[in-house]
Amino acid sequence: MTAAAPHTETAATGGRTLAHPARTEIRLEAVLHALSDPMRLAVVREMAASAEAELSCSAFDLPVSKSTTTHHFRVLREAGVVEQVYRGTAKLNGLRRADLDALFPGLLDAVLDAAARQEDRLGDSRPT
Amino acid sequence: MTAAAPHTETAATGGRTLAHPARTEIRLEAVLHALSDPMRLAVVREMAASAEAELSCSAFDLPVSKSTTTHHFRVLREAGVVEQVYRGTAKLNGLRRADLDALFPGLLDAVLDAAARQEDRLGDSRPT
DNA sequence: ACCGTAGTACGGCAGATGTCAAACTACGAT
DNA sequence: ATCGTAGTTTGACATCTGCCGTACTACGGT
Repeated sequence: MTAAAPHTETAATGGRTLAHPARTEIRLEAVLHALSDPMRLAVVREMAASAEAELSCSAFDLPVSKSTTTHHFRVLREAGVVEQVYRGTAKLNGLRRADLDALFPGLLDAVLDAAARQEDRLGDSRPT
Repeated sequence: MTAAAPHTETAATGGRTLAHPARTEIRLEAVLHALSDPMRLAVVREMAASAEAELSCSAFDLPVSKSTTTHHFRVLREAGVVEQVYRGTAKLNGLRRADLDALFPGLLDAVLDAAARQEDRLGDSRPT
């Protein structure tokens, strides 16, 4: 092959493809660790609450720089919590609910519920 | 009083007393973080599985030094996951089930169940 | 009084983590 | 072809984390 093209992907969904752990490779400790960061937990909660199946990274307005955002999304992806696909110039993020529920039934819901209760309890609700 | 005695505690249960977060001070992120370490998760699982309400630190034979063990138990205590009381020369550890269940219903059980499933799935069972 | 056992505190070390800014790549639109 | 938007990469930095060994304290038993 003469200088392989830089984007020989399926291109159906977009262009580049990201590496994700297979369902069987998802580790509980990694998931818990991924969810133990306030920023990432907030992201996951927002994804779970959203009607959309997939949200672009920029749909969340996190109080950190772009590079930090990239970093957090990678942690979530590598832990197997979210799935990411490129779609044009954006990168869409989706919760891997099916995989998580299959591996750890009730865990994600328990965490989401716990987060909601805590926010409620602490009056964490930020204005507007 | 001339030179306050070094052990003016209740002494009913033992002597010294440890600082624990009150139920309302327990933070979900801290709990998840505490549980995201394999060593600590194992400890919590063992406590949950045990018939005893409280186990001494030395009841667990962790593959790490004493200081590291102390460190892990402190993380668990400060996160509000375990309760520790001195009893003579030993320090007894108990899961704060009631507090955790009240704050985050189903969370602890979901994590314990997830851990059991993962162990099962990966054949993590160490011999003897 | 003395010793042994259980655990703590201190200091150190290597590696992970959260954060940023700046430079870069990929894609869509003009 | 050019530009802007979205996200990545790199390198840096401070902090945290897990780990250790050694020295220390607290308690119970002899």
